Amino acid sequence: MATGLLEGVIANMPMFRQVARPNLAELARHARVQHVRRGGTVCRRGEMMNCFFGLAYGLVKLSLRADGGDEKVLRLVGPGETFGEALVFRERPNPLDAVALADTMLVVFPAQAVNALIERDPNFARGLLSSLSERLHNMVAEVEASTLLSARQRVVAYLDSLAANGAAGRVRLPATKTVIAARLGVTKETFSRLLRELANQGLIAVDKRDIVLRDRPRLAEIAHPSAPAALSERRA
Amino acid sequence: MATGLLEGVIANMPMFRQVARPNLAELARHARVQHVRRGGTVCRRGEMMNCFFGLAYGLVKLSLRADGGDEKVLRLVGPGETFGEALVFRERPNPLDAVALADTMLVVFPAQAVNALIERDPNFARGLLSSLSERLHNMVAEVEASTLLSARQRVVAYLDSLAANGAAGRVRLPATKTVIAARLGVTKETFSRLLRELANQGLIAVDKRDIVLRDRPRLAEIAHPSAPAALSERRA
DNA sequence: CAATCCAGTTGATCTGCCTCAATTGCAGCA
DNA sequence: TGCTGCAATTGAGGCAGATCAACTGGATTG
Repeated sequence: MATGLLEGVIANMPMFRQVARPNLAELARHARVQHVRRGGTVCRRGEMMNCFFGLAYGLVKLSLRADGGDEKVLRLVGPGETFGEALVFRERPNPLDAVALADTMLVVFPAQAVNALIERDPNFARGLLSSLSERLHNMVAEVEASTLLSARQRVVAYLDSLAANGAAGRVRLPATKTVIAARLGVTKETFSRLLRELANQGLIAVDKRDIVLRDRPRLAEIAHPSAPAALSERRA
Repeated sequence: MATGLLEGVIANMPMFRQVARPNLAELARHARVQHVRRGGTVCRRGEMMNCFFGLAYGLVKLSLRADGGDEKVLRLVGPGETFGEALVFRERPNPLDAVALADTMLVVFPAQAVNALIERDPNFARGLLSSLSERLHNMVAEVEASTLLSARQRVVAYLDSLAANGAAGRVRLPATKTVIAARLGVTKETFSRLLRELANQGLIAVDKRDIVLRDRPRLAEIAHPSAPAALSERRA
């Protein structure tokens, strides 16, 4: 029952939550599995794609590269997440590079099967719409961060967002500091200096990829300087 | 036949191209018209929305604002375009401000009607998916511009993109230079200086909001420095 | 037709972050 | 166990673009 296994993997991806089981089985029949080793390329900028991907396990880096060698990481895709949906609905070349940062198992959904399922199950269409909408929100947040926030604010906001997902104030960077720096739109040197500075101020403690957030309130104040803190002088 | 008029307006919006006429009529029955004067607010960041918008005529600025007063314009929405789709499919507060830069007529599509139509017409769902996908591509391009390109490259690429839409090398800025500067993620001072510099080099000619692109090839070379030009020295 | 306001320009200065360069530490491997 | 290579750190210096400030010109208004 190999098909049943694939169906289970697909059923666990949040974007397919609302899809009726028989339809999932049908989708699974048309889906392919693809394994990519650490360091391997999933797809390259400029290629025409007619499929999108779901991630069973592993880690994939989606990034843009400048000719100068500079790299901007847009997203790190983890298990259960999908990417490349937008390529199915626009006849445009893929705008980003996708590279596996760990041994990875992908599920490949061909455009044809996707379109057929849209025809049959409005909940699948809604799942896609929801997925794309979330992606769009994230990109808006990304633009906001990279144009309106300082490097320090981006670093702190990122650490905070990692903690929100996990337990209390203990986070682990999902990739090397060099990759995270590219994710945050700073050089690795600047990233290193900022982490050190935050550590010196007692706000965080860094041990390789593990970081303890020692003072969430003050960190939040750095990331979102909405109110000028509580205790600064108020008189003229 | 007021309903018929609204239906016609809707039918002219590209995202509804593939929708069957009876379904459009049904959608029109549930849509509202909203007029906003120049300077008026369509919606504010933080509000919960349960609708999206189409633009019959006018101009709407979608922007982010930093507490420091800084503003980043994400998009200028023109006639026939839609915005806010993503808010219908995610229960999240609206991330941006929308302000009319000219007297504007909007068509408001309530979430309920949208969801009903998705149920009935897969082509409508595809129209939405296509629209969101394009938006996502544009945002990727936006991130690329703001993180990987210099201010000069962004300005030139923007002018070039305006020309692509219109005729030859004659473009008109769709808003004040201050707004365009915020669109490009630079201060108005820097924008002014860059335009002057390009003009001094004979690459463009500026007359208020009208700009003539005098040397498209060299401008393209500035925007996309893929090859280091043709004539630079090649010997060591 | 002054008064006001806002868009735009221009100059002088400042600075956050990048660039370049050198060094350390650790992991994989012969 | 030493070699090789990549991740990370740290220092010194430079620059693109922001900031601050002053001024111009056109449009609106009482």
